[in-house]
Amino acid sequence: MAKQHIKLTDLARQLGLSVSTVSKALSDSNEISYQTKKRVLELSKALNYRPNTLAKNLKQSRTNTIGVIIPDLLNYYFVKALNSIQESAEKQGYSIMTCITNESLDNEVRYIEMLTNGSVDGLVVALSIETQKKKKFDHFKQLIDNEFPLVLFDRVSDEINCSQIISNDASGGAQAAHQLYIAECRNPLLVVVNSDLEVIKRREEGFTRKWYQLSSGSSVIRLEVLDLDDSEKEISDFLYNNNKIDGAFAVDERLGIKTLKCAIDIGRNVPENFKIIAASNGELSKEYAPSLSVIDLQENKIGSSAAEEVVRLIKSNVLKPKTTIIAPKFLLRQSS
Amino acid sequence: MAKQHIKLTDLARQLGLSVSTVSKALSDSNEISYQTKKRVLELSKALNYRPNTLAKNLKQSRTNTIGVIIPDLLNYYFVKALNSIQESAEKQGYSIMTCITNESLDNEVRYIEMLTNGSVDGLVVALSIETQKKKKFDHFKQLIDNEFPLVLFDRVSDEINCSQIISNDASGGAQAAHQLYIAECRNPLLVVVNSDLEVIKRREEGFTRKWYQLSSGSSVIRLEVLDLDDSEKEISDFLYNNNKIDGAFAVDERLGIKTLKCAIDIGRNVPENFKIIAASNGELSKEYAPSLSVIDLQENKIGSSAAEEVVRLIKSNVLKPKTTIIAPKFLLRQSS
DNA sequence: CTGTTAGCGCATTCAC
DNA sequence: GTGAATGCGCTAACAG
Repeated sequence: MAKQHIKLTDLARQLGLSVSTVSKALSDSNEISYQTKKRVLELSKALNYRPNTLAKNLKQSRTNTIGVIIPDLLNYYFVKALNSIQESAEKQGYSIMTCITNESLDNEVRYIEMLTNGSVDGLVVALSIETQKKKKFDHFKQLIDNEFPLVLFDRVSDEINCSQIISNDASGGAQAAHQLYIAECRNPLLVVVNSDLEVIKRREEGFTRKWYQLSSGSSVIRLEVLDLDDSEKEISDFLYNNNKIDGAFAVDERLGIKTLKCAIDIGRNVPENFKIIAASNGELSKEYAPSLSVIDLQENKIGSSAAEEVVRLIKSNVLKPKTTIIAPKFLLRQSS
Repeated sequence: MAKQHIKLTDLARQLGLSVSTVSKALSDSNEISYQTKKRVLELSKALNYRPNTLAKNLKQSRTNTIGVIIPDLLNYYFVKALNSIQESAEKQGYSIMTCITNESLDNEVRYIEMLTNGSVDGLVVALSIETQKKKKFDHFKQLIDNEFPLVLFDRVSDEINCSQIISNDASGGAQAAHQLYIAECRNPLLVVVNSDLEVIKRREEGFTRKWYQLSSGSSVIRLEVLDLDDSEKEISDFLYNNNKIDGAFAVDERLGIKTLKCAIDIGRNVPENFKIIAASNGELSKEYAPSLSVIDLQENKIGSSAAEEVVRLIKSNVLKPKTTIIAPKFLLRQSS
């Protein structure tokens, strides 16, 4: 149990001043004489006075805190985004309060209720898988009705009318197709996981469409994996049985690593006769040998844009939603 | 700018009751008749009343929030710990507020000031590198003087008299030595980075001491790397020039991966004639080919213990510090 | 330049 | 069973 803090009353009493004078002196108001300011400041330092944030926030009805709701902390993508949200928020004078939904809709609803009861000034959210699957967005619509500053990033939905930060996943897919093509891959495999997610759909679509263009109408072989952790046998078998496949685009980094590993396992030479590219850039693809070429989704930019946008909304009177699209960048490494 | 929320006054007015009656009804006080309780509950649901957390907290002088201060979000170790802190906190009815120091003492001081001004009921902290280097702990000592609930984990210090959660790093190092030895490694290399950190020192010491025992007095070759990102050439050269080295213990996961990569690069056969083990278990070591044997530090347990301990402190009147030691576990993979 | 007063939204003690 | 009054710690409008 924490001891009592020094409060304004204490300072006031000891100085023989009123609370409001002390308050003004501490906020360097020009109503107060230099002399008393000095006295107040000295005592407050001596006693290590620190204003109670709760009371201040209640009074000013703002918290200088941004709520961040993300689906999964063990996903490097979200961690990178969270990191830059926190960095950018801090630069703008805001703290963050983080909740993890573990991909559950119920948690998402609960956290949003919790955070929007005065705890935060605005919200940055990436939807859970369950939310995207079930398309239940009432908890967000209510926020919008209340004009609560809300920014979605990455896992977004058209049905929610708010500011959104997304990466141009279709372009990412297209870049992958292009890069495989110019590396002289001719029969690529599209490896997919979590196809419920909008981002995944867009990557697939971008890849498939671009490939169709490049290869004058030939379509793409597709392999969907249900359980990423348990996918290696499936991928190996598939590659083994489809000898003409000479490359792959994986819609997710870990899936890319799995595919790379499997290709090498069954004797393909990477990158000589098998090229591979994955979406999303993390430690794994960088450190792996051979290192994995990726579509870098620029999580840093996504995170900082989200934080900037939510602050913009907080500070503006009319919520004018704005969609920001971040261009992904191809990163050539050894696997392609 | 958010619209006004419904508050107790609004309910009271619409029901023709007093604020206090409504308040009591909502908290299901037995002073209130069933009838009015029912009326109050119905209207509050209809209007979607939700109590203002700030006001509630100010009144009750507690927040049900735990502050978490960690040095680096891009470090998988801390992310895993943070994840389980959040999980365990939630189970106990607490939210978390997260700040990242980026290994800077100044940030650490600043965040601690910020969070302890009424924003959180207790604090879970892992010290920054700079703090451990400079041994500046005044900001913590002050907390302790004020009897503020404080738990340190992983990056701790004896000089701070508070509850601590640490892993038995010496034992981790010793286990690594033991495992290398029984895998018939006889001339291991100890690869080190960030030797300023207490955890690293303890791992080193445990390894060296155990090896001395096992190998009847022969000592260990040590290589310290200054910049992890730029260490591959250094490690490769060293291994190349020291042909009798037939294994390695790396005090950090990424360093372990680098060492593994380098060993393979210069033609060692892993694990046939070169065994390698690293401290700390993450995605990298699991997915790498060959996968890397590690000392799993049980970040989950560390995180949940930290959260449980801080809640214990918050709820108890006398702060009786308690040190919890988590035993690391060796995880056999392909590299040893 | 300083002090008095009111109120942020809520919980709680004490009358009635 | 219900309500009036008080205060959590702070800021700000208004007096003086």
